[in-house]
Amino acid sequence: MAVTIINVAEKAGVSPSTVSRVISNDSRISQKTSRKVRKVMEELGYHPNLMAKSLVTRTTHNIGIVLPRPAEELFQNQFFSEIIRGIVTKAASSGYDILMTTSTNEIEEWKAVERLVQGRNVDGIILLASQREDPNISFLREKKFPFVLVGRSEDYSDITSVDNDNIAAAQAITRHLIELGHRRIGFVSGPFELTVSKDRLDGYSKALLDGGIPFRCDYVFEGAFTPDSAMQVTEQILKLEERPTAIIAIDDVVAFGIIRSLWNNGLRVPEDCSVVGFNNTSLAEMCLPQISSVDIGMYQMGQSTVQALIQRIKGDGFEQARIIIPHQLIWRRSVTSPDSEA
Amino acid sequence: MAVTIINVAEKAGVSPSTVSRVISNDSRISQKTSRKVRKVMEELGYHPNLMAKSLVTRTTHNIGIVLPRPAEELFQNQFFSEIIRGIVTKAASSGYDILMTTSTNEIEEWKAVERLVQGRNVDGIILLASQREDPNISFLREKKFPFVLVGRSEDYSDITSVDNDNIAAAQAITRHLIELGHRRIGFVSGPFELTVSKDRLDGYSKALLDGGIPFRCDYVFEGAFTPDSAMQVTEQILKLEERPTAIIAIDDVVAFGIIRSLWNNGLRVPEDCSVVGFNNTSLAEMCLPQISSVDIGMYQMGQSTVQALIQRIKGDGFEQARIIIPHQLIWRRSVTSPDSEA
DNA sequence: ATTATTTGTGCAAAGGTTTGCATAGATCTA
DNA sequence: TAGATCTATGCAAACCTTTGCACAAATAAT
Repeated sequence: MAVTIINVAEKAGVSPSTVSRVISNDSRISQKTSRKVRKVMEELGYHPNLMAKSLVTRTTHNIGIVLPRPAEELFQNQFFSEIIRGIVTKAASSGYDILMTTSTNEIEEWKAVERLVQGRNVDGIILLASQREDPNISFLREKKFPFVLVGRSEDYSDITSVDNDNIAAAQAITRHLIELGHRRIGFVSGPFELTVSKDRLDGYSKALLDGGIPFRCDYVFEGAFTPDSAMQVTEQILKLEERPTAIIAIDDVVAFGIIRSLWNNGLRVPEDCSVVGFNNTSLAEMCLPQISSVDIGMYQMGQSTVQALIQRIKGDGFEQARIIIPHQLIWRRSVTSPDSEA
Repeated sequence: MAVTIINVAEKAGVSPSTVSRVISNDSRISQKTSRKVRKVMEELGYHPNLMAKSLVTRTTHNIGIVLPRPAEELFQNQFFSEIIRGIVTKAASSGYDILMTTSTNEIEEWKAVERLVQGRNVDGIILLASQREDPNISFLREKKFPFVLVGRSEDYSDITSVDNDNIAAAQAITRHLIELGHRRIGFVSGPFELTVSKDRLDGYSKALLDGGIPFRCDYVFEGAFTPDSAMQVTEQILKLEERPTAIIAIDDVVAFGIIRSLWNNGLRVPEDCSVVGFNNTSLAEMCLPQISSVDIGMYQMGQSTVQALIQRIKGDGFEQARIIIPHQLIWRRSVTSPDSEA
């Protein structure tokens, strides 16, 4: 059988409560007793039973995270890897573990969260981006259970969410292109219903406005997050009477598809058309030409998410509603000033 | 306060044990009682406290997984995403959650495992690939604690490990190239000390042997898993008097770097040199030309790992020592028969 | 020397389940 | 009809900690 706090107590000639207090560094325990108990703990190879501890303290030091079911876009682009890495690392250094689950059956998707919460298996929950209305949000909210949204922002001031500022990033990119002299700037979006599409499109049009450039509907395209889709869209772009001199893509993968298609049609990048991506994945660095992109700090998003969640859990009143991870523009070969205007 | 089994028992007019038995579908409970209790559970919104349950059953339905610290190669190539996706999905459908942690401080790397195990926080452990001698292995072994190795095979028959058959895959690739008519086949490896390098190199040389082609040391190169490294290596290859007509890369990323460098030097792929990668990442599909590669079934590796671990946990005696996930060769544009020989 | 304060420990309850054993009532056997 | 067998349920111990409260001993204050 496993060695318990009682075994330690007996061997050390003290009561279990004393041992418990030694473990938690209770200031009331004398140096002498503490040393004695610690020695016995060492000898016996004692390790506290976390379940028993959790049961009485009503605290698990676990953070729950439920993977959305299809989660296709989530898992590509290193998005997931990086964010999880940030989450796990920060959690570990803060004394928390990550409890990851997913739902087996579509209908009961939100049951997973309920089980974790009601089963008292986690102290808080991280909800990864999901496009649909998420029943988990209202559930957690009503339960007043600590949780943080990541990669998606909600407008409720009582909910903490962590996100990068897609609007500002797109705006900065567009502004820079304008400064380079571009006047005809295209935008290849992902599905319009996604917040990420909306926001980046938003920043794009804001920058146009600031730069005194009229927004042209025929310069905005909807596509999927695949090279194929991007190539199809590019074919459409090439049919335009006035071709853009620069294209902003929702994504590095899309940027990649655009570049490929431009090449296929005999256009050089960036000489004939500049292209910018998003997310700064390894693809952006490996592509030829290397793609200018935006590093949205995914690792840091993970870290900040955990930090914010722990604050919620501890309830020290410092809860921010909306945490924005700063982005960083990475300019590479795929962008230059427009030839035609030069 | 949360509603407990006792509240349910009282309201239903039965004892807590009966409620417990209803929950676990004990056959001895009568239909009538069962229905009555379930109704009350519903009304009260009862959810079992998993901690209390774990405490008494000594079982958590959690599977632990410790992320290696630096884990650079692990996190790229979608390797991690895919394998985790497989793990979490399979675990969830088998009634397990994944408890993920990492060590904060290098020295205490293995303490993380010890904590999970000794703290009775998990029923089993998955150890992800790590190159060094892992103290966790001997610890878990000695403790007779259920665990499974993934992405790395050990030669102990009492340890279950899940891996793809790198030897067979490399062998199959090489054989195919030989069948296409290639006689001068290069191999760009990762660091030689990694098992994955050794195994793939092994398969390569076996196939050469089978094909009656002498193994040439000057056709084997050591590099890192980056495009830059691959490009440097390629420069060396191009200095060879007799250039290979085909090159096998340890990795899609490396294959990508090789292709890039060949292009820079005015060589066409595959006409002047065929190139094959490994892992079948999205890069292989997106690269120009698309890279032939090996799908090593990472998602399935995750699934099989969990399955094997659960068998170990349940101890139903079906433990296999070594589980091999079948690979699949994906032939794409980057390979053709050698021009020079044709 | 007596009382008040501080310091260090122990007692026992609580946290929510599961489960071996006992038992009451129902059904069957002869 | 008495005993045997079965069925459905309850009792109480066990799982391992934490923690409020009480208390004894040591120290300080008067």
